[in-house]
Amino acid sequence: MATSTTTRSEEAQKDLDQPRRESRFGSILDAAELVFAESGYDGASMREIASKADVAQALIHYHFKNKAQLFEAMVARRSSSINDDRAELLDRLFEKSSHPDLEDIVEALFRPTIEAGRTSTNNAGPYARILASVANSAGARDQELAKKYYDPIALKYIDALQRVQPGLSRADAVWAYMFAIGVGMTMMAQTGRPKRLSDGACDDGDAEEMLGRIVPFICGGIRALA
Amino acid sequence: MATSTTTRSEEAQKDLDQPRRESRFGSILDAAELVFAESGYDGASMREIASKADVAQALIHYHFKNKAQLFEAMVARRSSSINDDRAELLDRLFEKSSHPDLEDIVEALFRPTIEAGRTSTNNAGPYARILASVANSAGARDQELAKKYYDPIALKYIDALQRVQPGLSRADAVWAYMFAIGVGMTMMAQTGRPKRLSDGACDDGDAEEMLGRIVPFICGGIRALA
DNA sequence: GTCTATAGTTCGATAGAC
DNA sequence: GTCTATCGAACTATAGAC
Repeated sequence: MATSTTTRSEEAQKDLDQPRRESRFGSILDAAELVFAESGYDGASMREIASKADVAQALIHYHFKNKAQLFEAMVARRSSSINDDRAELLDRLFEKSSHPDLEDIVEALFRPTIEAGRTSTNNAGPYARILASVANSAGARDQELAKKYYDPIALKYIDALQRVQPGLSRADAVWAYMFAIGVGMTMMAQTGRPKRLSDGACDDGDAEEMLGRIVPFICGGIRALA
Repeated sequence: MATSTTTRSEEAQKDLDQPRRESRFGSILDAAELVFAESGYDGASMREIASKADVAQALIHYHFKNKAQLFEAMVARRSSSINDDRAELLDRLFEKSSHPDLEDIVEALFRPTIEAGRTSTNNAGPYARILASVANSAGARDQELAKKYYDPIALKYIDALQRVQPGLSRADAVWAYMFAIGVGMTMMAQTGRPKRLSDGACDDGDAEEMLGRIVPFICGGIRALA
């Protein structure tokens, strides 16, 4: 059987290739994520990304045109998956109760991000580092990305904060959200500083340990504003 | 008078020059601060710094050897002044009372930074932006600077937190400090995002407005940990 | 201490074959 | 879709005159 045309044989073969590689598109995004996380946007080079993805540099330009659009594509891939999860978590909390716990809302704010793109261990993945850098930058490119990919979900969370904490004015709900994100970025950045300052007792590589301390801190802070 | 030697005349002239410029050392640091704040370490170029300082590029290398040491010199200048002020504020609080208000300690944490190197208005200066970037970066250079110039004063604040909030374990005091800094970096970064998310109601360019909301938030968070 | 001029490297991006 | 080869620009840093 299957002695007909090579064309048909090639089509059948397609679906049998193990790593389902129709192109190197995804591998380039993976490599970009690693290199941008390590060196930042300006510190990263297309050469290093190409090398880590094991492709020619020209292939990156073929798929993504230039460095800026590669960076945006990498942010878009992760953020759309993460923010879908965040929105769904939020909706479920309000389906189960008309007045969910503040603690659950704050945890829903961070958990999808620390679980995105991580391999096996308990720490946040490389994308979390990129996010921390983008969030704390006033540069035009970073703030345009924040606006495009994160402002819509931010407004949903601000609404949620006001609903479970009716004493919050709109302005204070925005401040509360910004401060919560600020605390969260301390976790995403994974600088190792807590370990240094505590002689090893505090590990910001352990996302679960951090969540256990961040959530009560933020909730206490928000309740102090209301 | 003063018809003797040119040498003597030149010496007398020195002290009369209005802007007291013995060298362009300080102007280079000022320009570096502006450019690094705008573009980050890797995004900044020695050419642009030289241009903004109105000196030849080679002069920067003469005074600071290379880009990394210029960056460190800029951090060293501001941080030493800021952290002297912070330590003194902290000491005064404990001189006036054996049990100062947590609110005063948290305010002392940030006020010297937002007042450093600013020109006239109510916002934090360019150095605050650089600090936000360094604090949230896991890169080796940034963490070495954090360790060298900021870890010692951080330990003093962690001690202070434990003294005024005796329920805090050492580990939780370290977490509390890290989270407080995380919230503070939201203010230092001056991204403009609060304005975007609030239709103009929240302005992170107004440092006094932010301090008024940040201090109660952080204090509420710390009290929730103890 | 400050300059001009430039060496030497690295980078983003493109041309063109397969 | 992927490659090799390379162009042209930008960068850090240095040499050497003043």
